Amino acid sequence: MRISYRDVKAEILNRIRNNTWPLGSNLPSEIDLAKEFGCARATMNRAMRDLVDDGILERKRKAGTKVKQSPTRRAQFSIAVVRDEVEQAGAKYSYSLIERNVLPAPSWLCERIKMKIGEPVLHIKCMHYSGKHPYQYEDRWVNLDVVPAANDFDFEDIGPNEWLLQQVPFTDGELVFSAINAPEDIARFLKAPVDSALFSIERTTWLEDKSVTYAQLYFARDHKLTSRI
Amino acid sequence: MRISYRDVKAEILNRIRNNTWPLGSNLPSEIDLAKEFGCARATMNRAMRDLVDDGILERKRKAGTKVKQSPTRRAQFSIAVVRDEVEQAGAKYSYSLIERNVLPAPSWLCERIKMKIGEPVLHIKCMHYSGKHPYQYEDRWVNLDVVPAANDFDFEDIGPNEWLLQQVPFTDGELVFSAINAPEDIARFLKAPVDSALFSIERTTWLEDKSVTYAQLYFARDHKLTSRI
DNA sequence: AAGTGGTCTAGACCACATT
DNA sequence: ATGTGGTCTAGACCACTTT
Repeated sequence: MRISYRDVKAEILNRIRNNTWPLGSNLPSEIDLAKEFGCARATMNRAMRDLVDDGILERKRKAGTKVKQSPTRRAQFSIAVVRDEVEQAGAKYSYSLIERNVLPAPSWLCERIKMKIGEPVLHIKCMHYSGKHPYQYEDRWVNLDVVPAANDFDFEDIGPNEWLLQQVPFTDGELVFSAINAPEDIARFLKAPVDSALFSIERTTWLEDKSVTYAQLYFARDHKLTSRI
Repeated sequence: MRISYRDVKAEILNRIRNNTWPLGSNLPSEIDLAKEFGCARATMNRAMRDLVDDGILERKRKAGTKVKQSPTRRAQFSIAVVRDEVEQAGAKYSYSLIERNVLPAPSWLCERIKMKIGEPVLHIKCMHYSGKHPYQYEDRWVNLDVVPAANDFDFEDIGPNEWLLQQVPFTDGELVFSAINAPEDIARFLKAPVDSALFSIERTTWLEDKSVTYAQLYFARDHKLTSRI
């Protein structure tokens, strides 16, 4: 049977485990290893590239391939649309707009997303529910210069998260996870005690070089985010 | 110039953006697209596989390739060794053991990691510092059946996290992020007010089918975890 | 049965980093 | 200058799914 890149990966991992190639050590070159394994160079290449992607190996031209000193599998999880998140858990999703305003961008916002002070932004506060239970409180700012259509949308029935996805299919972004003591107003909406610990995600999104939106998401008490690694 | 898989990716993303291929729609087959783009099938294949990995496309044999309904870039970040985390931030790392005990596995632990009630486990509590400041409180359980060498190691100078990495180079695992109100003892070590919101990670690790360790990590107040997406 | 993606091969040339 | 990885090509066969 022919050698698959999966077989190659498995064998490389074995050799790291049994200390044939200790942490930090150098591996033979692609070409040599391909010969040894009896596969094409492309197959060996794919296996090794995969392992770089998995956080196990490091490669540099000329310098060669080595086992990372601290192999770290990369955590991977997708931040889905809230609706999907709730529905995948088997619950009924519902949404409710709290507040919608257009106003000039405050200066603190301009430090976070690339836009000029005073330019019009849409500010939205809303709630997401899982069945009857509060699921997430969302506080979002949308750059009207980049997404002018948001000016004409009322967000009464559809959340900004879902709506934006239609307008701007995908984007680059940054996620920041943290914990925060529930402020009074958010606590009320999430039906949580004031000052209880809430899991929070800040999400900044841009398209090319333009900032699209900045959102602070506060999850209901005891929410957990799980990730295979 | 020859067409690179990067060029192909970029063009595919463009066509999704400008609605040539709306969310949920089907793309032409690899072979047809390769012809249109003037590249080899392998190049088109790599581009499309990459986009699957990026969370933009879905592929199924015979059924073909389609744009995902909710494209989600996968968040990726590596959970590093605490020492590296601190040192990369330019601070001096230090470690301090709080408590080290060997005891029979309590039943709640056996529900989380695969081991039998009463089998010996090592329980460690320790602190990680960034300069003078508390950085992380760690509460860890190690399966002595899988890592018997832990029995003979005192963990006075080296944290279990770093030590385990040497013993068990890499592992599969699960991460759970959450927020918690600081209990009294942990608050004391982290120099945070009791009940202040702490960012917490639970980490479960296994090797093949054997559970290696379960750790609860509590970060200092206002700690943030950042991730490109 | 047929269409689509999944993968392997053998060869080639290029790009980069070190010497 | 040289060695190593990065990538493209053209062709082949396989594997899965749907018809």
